[in-house]
This record gives sequence, C-alpha cells and structure tokens, in this order.
Amino acid sequence: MSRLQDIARELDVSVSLVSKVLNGRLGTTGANPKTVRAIERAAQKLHYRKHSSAAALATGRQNVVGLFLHSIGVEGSGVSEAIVRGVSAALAARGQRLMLQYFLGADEFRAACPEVGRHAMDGLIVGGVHHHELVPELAQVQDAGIPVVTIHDQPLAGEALPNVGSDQVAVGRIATEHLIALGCRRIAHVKVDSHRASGYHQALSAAGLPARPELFHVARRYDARSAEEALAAFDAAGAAFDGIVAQSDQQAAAVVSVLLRRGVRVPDQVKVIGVDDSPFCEFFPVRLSSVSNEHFARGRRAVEMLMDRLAGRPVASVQELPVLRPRESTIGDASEGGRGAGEPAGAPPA
Amino acid sequence: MSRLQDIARELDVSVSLVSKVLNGRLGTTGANPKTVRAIERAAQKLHYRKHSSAAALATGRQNVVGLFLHSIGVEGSGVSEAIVRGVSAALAARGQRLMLQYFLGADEFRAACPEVGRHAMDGLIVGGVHHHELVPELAQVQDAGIPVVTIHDQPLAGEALPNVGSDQVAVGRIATEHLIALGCRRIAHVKVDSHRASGYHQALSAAGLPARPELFHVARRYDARSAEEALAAFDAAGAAFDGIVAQSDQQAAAVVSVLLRRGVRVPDQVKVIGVDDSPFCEFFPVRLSSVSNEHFARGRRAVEMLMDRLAGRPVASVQELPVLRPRESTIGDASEGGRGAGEPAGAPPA
DNA sequence: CTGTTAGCGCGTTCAT
DNA sequence: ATGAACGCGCTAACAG
Repeated sequence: MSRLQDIARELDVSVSLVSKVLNGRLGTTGANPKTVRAIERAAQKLHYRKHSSAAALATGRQNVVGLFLHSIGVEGSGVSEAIVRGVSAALAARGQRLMLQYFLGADEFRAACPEVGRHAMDGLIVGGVHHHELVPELAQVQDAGIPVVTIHDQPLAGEALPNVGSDQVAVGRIATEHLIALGCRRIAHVKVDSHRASGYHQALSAAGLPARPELFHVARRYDARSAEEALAAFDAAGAAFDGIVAQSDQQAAAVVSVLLRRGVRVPDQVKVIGVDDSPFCEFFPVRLSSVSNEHFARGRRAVEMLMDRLAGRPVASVQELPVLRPRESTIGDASEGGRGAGEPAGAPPA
Repeated sequence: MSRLQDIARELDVSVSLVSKVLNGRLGTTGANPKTVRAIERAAQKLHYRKHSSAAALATGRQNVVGLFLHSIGVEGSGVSEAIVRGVSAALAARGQRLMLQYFLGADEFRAACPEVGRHAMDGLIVGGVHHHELVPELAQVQDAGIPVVTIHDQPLAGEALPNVGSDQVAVGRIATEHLIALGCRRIAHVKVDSHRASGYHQALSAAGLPARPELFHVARRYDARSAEEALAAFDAAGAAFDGIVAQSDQQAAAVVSVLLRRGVRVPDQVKVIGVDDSPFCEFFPVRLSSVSNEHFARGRRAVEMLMDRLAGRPVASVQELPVLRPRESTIGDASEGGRGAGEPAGAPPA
C-alpha cells in the first residue's frame, strides 16, 4: 500500500493535486485530463489506499457509524441479527463502516460509551431493549456532536433522540383482528407487553367481542414456559378458546406444541399467532403465523435518518407499521385452500 | 470532549507530559506524583477522550478488528450471530473495536476489501462459507501487513491463513455414534457435506453396522425440503429406519414434523439428530438433539489467535471438536428417565 | 490548472 | 522530572 506522496513523487506533481484528483475535489476549474488519468493510473499501479485515520484526522469525518445493541429478542427470534443486517446493508451501500457493540445492561453501555466520545464514529445507532437510565448518557453523546438514532418500540426522550419505532398496539391489534377475521370468537392472550395487550383489547372491542379475563394471562417473560403457564391457567379456569394471540413466536411455538400433544388440531380447532416473524416460523411442524416488527427495514431506516442528521437535515421519529405474516397456524395449509378468506385489509403480507 | 492540549493548558504543563502520564509511558524515572494526580483529575474534569484517529495515525495501531462474514447457516440456525457474538465479546474484553461487514459472494468481498487495506483495521477475521477464489485477495491483505484469521470448517490455504476449524467428520461420527449407543441399528443419513457423511460411515463401520445405500440420500441443500425429499426417497425404496442423522437442524425439524404427522413416535420409534444446535432446538415440539459446531467459542478463539499474530507470536490453525447436545428427539423426555444410558464417552454435552 | 503552507491530535525521540 | 520539536498521511486554504 502506498501514500499520496508515493504517487506524487512518481509523477512529479504535488501531493495536494493528487489528493484533489483522487477525491474529485477539483473545484470549478478542473484539471488537465492527462494528469488526471496519469494520477489515476499511478494510484491503481501503486495500490494506493487512503489511510482512513489520517483522512479522519484531517476532515473530522470518520465514515464510521456505531451500532450499539442491547441484547434483544428471545433466543431464535433473529431480532438482533435482523437489525444488524439492516444497518449493515444500508451502511455498506453508502460506503460507511459499521462498528458493532453488544451490551447487556446500563453498566456495559457506559463502559462502551467512552469509545463513542473518542471521535471514533460520526454517529450512533442504539437498538434493543430501551433503558430510560441511558438517556442522560445518550444526551451527552449528542452534546459531543455525535448524533444518535434509536431503534426502540417507542421514542425514549421525545424528539431529542429520533427513534425508528414499531407500533406495538398495532401488533396486538393486527394479530387479534386476523383471528377474528378467521372466525375466532374466544381468543386468549398471553400478556407481557401492555401495548400489545391493549391492541388485543381494541380489536376485540371493535368486533363487539367481550374481553374475557379468564382468557387473559399475565406473563413476565416472552419465553416458552410462560406460554405453558398461560395454558395451565386457562385450563384451571376451565376456559375454552378457539384462538390464542401470543406475544412471541417462542410462546406461539410452545402453545402449538402443547396443543398438538393434546390432540387439538391447529388451526382447525385453535388458531395461534405469535410476534416477530422468527426464522423458525417457516419450518415449525405447523408453520407459525406471526406479526413482524420489520427489524431489518427499521435498521435500514435508522441509517437513513442518521445520514440525514449528519447532513444537517432535520429528522423526526417514525413509527413503522407491523406486518402480518399469515401461515399455517392460523390459515391452514396453503395446499388445502390457500390463504384464509376474509383477510382484513391494511397489513399486507411480506 | 477535550484534547491533550486543553488539559496541558489547564495545568500549565506540556502536552507530551500529559500524554505520557495518561498512557503510563513514564519510562524508568517516573513523574511527580502530584502532577500525575493533577493531570488525571483534569482529564476527568474535562472529559478527556483520546482522539482515536489521531492516535492511530501516530502509532499505526487502530485497535480495530474487522469481521467479514460470508452469509452462513440456514435460516434460524443462528450461526452467523453466534460468530459475531463470540468475536464481539472477545474483542470487547480486550478494548478492541469490531468492524463488521457481511458479504454474499466474491464480488461483494472484493468490493469491501479496499476498506481493509485502508489502515482501517489491525487485523481481519473472515468467517462463513469458504471461497477458494478469495485466497489471493486475502493473501494480498496479509502482504499489506494485516494478519488474517479465518473461521471455516477447514483451513483455506495451509498455514498461510490460520483457521479456527471444526471437524466435520467428527460431526457425522458423533451424531451417528450417539444413535448407535441408543440402540439404533438402521440409521438413515441425509448427505450434503461429504465429510459429515464420511463420519457417519465411520461410525457405522466401527459398530459393525452395514452401510445401507437405500438409507443414504444425497441432497444439495441444508433446508427442510431436502429432508422431505430424503424421506420420500426412503419410502420409495421401502427402507425402514430407526434413526436419522440429518446435516442441519432445519432438516431434523422437517424430519420430525413429517414423522409426527405420520403418527411415528419420536424418539421411541425413530431417533433424529441435526447439526448446529440452533436456538429453536430448545423449543421444538420434540426438542431436537444436535451436534454443535461451537461457533461462539470459535469466534472467541479467532480473536485470540489474531491477537497472538499481532503480538508477533506464531499461530497455527486449530480444529475444534464438535459437541453433542442430546435432547428429546434422541433421548426422550428428561422427565421420563433422564439421559439415555450407554452414552458414548468423548463428546461431553454442553 | 497546479503548488505551497498550515494544521488535524497524538506519540516519540532527544534535550534540558 | 519535564518540555520542544518533529512526523504520522491527509485535506483545505490560499497563492500563483
């Protein structure tokens, strides 16, 4: 690898001319086409590579974006990876580099934070479980001139931290509306997130269906066990159901597993839907319907917003719409008659 | 954020002294403890952050490691994410930053390659599907003084590119031995990778079992469909089996799904095992046994090896041993009597 | 159209 | 025990 100086010497021109040519910064006047070509050829020949640190030092621009990811998503949901890939793809398309850092709690975040201040990145994207306690740190990062965009369900701190959200009320509503449209009348819910639960209630109420407390189980986690506990609770209450809106695909998977073991037919007798459109939904014995939070797209969006901020354009939080992914666990096998009729409009599949 | 100069001015000392103190480079003589403390306090007060580009320019060290990941693993296997997390954790523990880049083919790799030469990173880890065509590019990167470590099943180019491998023959062998130890005598195999297939044959032969061609299906992909085709082929041949060694968890999942639908009891009548210990193995209706390729650990290992190379220590390729993760699909429900007796020694679970 | 000059912030001699 | 001076490789004014 060589420096600008090497190619300048080779052609007996000045370093700055080489710099201008190679960066297309020739101003209005332009340069001698011959020397331009000569410089370009020499650069090629000498395998010239810009020293990014030197350029960064001179310009104050790193062409690096940080992605701090608070571990998110139950095992196998692929949520983290979807965000990373979305951000990665969008940055690559812009010639920006991605600096990735996972963190578990506020402490780990703080430990990683100095790195941010080090002029090591132009901007920062923070994703995953939101931590209100981190708002001050993030504000400080922004005060240091490093814009931040978050990927949380909802904005953390108003417009100070632009966010790429996803409407969790809609998640619950879309899932529930889907089951209602398919004819379910006694729909159970495993509540973890209250926004999703409220979407569930909204949909019931909009359809004139009663909210049955005995079909509403409050869980603390998104894992399979919590779904099993929910089923046990419904049993204990002697409550029958013809549909279940879970709050994760892992819960949905657990529900389907238990039902199958009991000889209950899914979706004929009970329809089941989860959240996050995890990869395994596609090859579960009964392919699992789900509501996607569109993490890949949101990662991409976050990059766009960050670039806007870096370009000085004003940016406001956005709220992406979740997307219904109907599969076998609600609409049955495609070969048995295709997608369920009476699909509610609004949330297009894939 | 402030520069060394700011704190030097604050205390009326020289920039270089501040630099030495803050970096612990005081030589043998040391410095006045008072000024040392004063400098440290001032650094704290002024929120001093080293400008990493400037430091990199001066020292030639970036404290950045690149991770180039060729998309790997069937959907939901979590393989890519495991590698990223392993690398990330190891780097974080060493104060190194992680620069991540996904690529799909050789072209995308080449497109990303210039970034490497740009003195943007101290070393490079390449993981995922191996591409022989990339060897020249990687050699060039190394010639430019940037050491490379790969994470592939087996080394790409001898010791020129140190590799963190995983013994794929052992994968097939361990899986097959496991089924044999559990009493299976007619074990089918879905072949994709030939090393794994050869491990399958080794295990059969070591146990004195015949290799039955009618129970050996050659597939092209690791996906669910290829497993379904395998089952169809076994049916067509009228070949009965009491165990199946698949080459991915997705294949294993598909096998179990089909068998359950047919009313075949897993693992009582047929035992099934896959590869990669995907997250969903844990919450499949019949929890799936698998052989792990230990991607997280290998990511960590790759970082260690890279650090060794950067420190000038000689490094050789290693081959990690796959690990058996027995679950319900081979040993049955734990509550029904625990782990299968006669477990072969050698491959410890988790 | 091209060259000169002056930094960017830090680390490292070498003096003092 | 401390400081002055230089250079890392590049960009950006400003001259010519």
